[in-house]
Amino acid sequence: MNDVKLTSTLAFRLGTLGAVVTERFSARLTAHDLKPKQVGLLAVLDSGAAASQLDIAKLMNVAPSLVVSLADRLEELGAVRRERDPSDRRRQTLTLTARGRDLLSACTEAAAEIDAELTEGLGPEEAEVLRGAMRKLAGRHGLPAD
Amino acid sequence: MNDVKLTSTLAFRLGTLGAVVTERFSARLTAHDLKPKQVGLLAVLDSGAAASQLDIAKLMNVAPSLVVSLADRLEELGAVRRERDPSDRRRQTLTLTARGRDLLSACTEAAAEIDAELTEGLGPEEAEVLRGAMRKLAGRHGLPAD
DNA sequence: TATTGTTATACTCTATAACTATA
DNA sequence: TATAGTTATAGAGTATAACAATA
Repeated sequence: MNDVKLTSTLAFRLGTLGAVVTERFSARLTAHDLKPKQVGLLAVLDSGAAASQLDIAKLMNVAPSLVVSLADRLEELGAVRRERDPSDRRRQTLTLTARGRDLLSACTEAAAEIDAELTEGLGPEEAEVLRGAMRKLAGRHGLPAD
Repeated sequence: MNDVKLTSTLAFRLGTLGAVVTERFSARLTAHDLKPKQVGLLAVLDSGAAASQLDIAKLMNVAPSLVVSLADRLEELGAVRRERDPSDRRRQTLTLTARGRDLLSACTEAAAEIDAELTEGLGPEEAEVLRGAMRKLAGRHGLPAD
């Protein structure tokens, strides 16, 4: 017999808790007129890991057409600058503006506040092991590891 | 200065890893013609925590109209039985069938396989602490704790 | 009147495919 | 011809609002 419950698997808990956390993050972002994916794009630019829209799409695992609309919105907000690459005029290079860095910083703070809420009921060592394990899992599954 | 990176917050990692895991779970469910929310409903019924559609909607934090369509589909698959409550004929009572229990069991096994993939790179103690912490977090944020 | 479930409708997010411009 | 980006269109998923049946 299999008396393991679905709801006690790591997979179920990661999926459902991830949705709750994203919803909570999203609620805080409304103050800055931002959506999670837009903030994700800011973080990609900040990391310096990609600059052209196509590279960004690959890194974020989203369709290139989605990057267009994310970048449109971020440009409207003054958070990114879009420039044609002079050496290959098909490429659009996105760069963070000062405003973009400020926004990313505010969003990072919002995430840190959620972290505090999440780890409130955990012991300090337990929280530290959790953070370490999540970092490893991220790295092993194609997400930023630092 | 705030040199904490967004991508290293617990909130970001839970959100993104949760999406990856849900996607992976979803891919395995296609073999049974099921979607994650439908399986979630099976798990609710199995737990005995709710039976009427409205109670289920509240428990799952979804709109009552969504429960209608989830239940329609599960009924088509022969996974649940829908009966009017004789004592209050407005209520529809959902119960798991043997087929529903089999499906839930298969989906639980799929989740357990994902768990194995996830914890592969972790030490046994580390994995155990991770499981314990996730259980606590689930319990504190309105998700099943057992 | 209030409540349960249902149906009709609309909204959000995202992908696919067709298109433009550069190479 | 192939590639980067864009636009047009479509699909999945879910919510809101109007409605029907029952209390």
